[in-house]
Amino acid sequence: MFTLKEKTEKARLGTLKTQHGEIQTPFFMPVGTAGAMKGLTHDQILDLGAQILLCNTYHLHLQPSEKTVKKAGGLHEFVNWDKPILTDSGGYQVFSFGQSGRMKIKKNGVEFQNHLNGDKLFIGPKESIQIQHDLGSDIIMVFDHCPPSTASRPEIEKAVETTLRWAKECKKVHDKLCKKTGKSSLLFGIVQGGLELDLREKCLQELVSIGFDGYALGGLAVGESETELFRIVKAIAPLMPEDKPRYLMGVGMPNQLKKCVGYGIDMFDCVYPMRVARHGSILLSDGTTIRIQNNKFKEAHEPIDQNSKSEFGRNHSRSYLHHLFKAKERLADTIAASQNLSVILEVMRELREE
RNA sequence: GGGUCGGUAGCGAAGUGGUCAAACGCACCUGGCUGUAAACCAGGCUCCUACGGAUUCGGGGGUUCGACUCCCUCCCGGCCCA
Repeated sequence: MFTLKEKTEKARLGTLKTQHGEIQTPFFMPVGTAGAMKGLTHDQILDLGAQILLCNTYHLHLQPSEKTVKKAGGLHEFVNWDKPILTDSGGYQVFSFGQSGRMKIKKNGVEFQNHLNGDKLFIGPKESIQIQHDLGSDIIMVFDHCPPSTASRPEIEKAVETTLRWAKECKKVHDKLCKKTGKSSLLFGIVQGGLELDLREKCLQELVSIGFDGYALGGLAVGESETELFRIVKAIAPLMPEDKPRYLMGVGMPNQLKKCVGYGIDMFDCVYPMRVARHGSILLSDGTTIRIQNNKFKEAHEPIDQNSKSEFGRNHSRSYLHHLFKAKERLADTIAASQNLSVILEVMRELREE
């Protein structure tokens, strides 16, 4: 359940109630695809101010499988995280696997060639929702068709059509499972429509008529320019139901978070800060980014980020982190991840305060 | 002293008459990553007046239209025999 506490012209402040507690909005979800944040412990994530973890249906289904997770007592129990968990449906994999032809879209779902051993794997709305229920997710995402930014209008029209058909199926299966288990996990619909505003609007309207606990903007940050991304969010976010959380999927970078909160978005997730951390790009609290492996940091003995909310960022020098990356020491990942996540979460905290 | 194998770009290591400025790996430099097939990927890495040119494969000489590749010689290293 979503409660709106305050809103300015566009930005909103609120709380989102889940089975595992409340979340202050707007917020950012660290991505722990397979049930773990790469390089950070749960405690470290919490210390930095994370309120919820995002996990992935496709990945957990493959490994270790929802069956195992269920036996463990559910995902929260399995990974030992008692805060809320949002599970992505596997719809994004339709996009990422589509880039290399490792998936085929069928009427009732998608046939993937899984990335672990190449076996065929079928996931559709029914399967995805079932898996997410088995995992015990607090916020369940519908299984959508996420096309690339390069898709033509007809392709996007088709993706919207598929997304809507599957959304209905997801809702049906979800309601049935909720009734059966007595659980009250939330189900979010996902708006597709590429860069076509009319398709976006239409998709949103249809989703609203089906009725979801929250609405997400999907199919963005998939290769289009930032200008286009902002254009869509700015136009569509205000049309999304005011009494339901609005989730911009896959975004983003500090400036994007700020801008999109201003457009009325409440929730975000993004692998970018964590991935680039592992690759040596360090986000700083002043909004800039440095490539710590660059030669110029070899003798940079000042702190990584003096104003960091991350202890690692404040207490370790750039030179040391440079060295850890060069020496391929795993501590490098932890320090970098902590620093980058702290920057993102601090941006969100400041936005809530404002 | 005799024999033998070898000396290739920062290092390791291919190439053994032309398609070689020279494979590949490492190191090094730079860039990219946005609901994670990503602790990954891409480009660069002799010099220059740079979509072209110059000089390279231990040194020198030779054979050849043409050599990193064949011959001679010198230098250096490994191993073996005295």
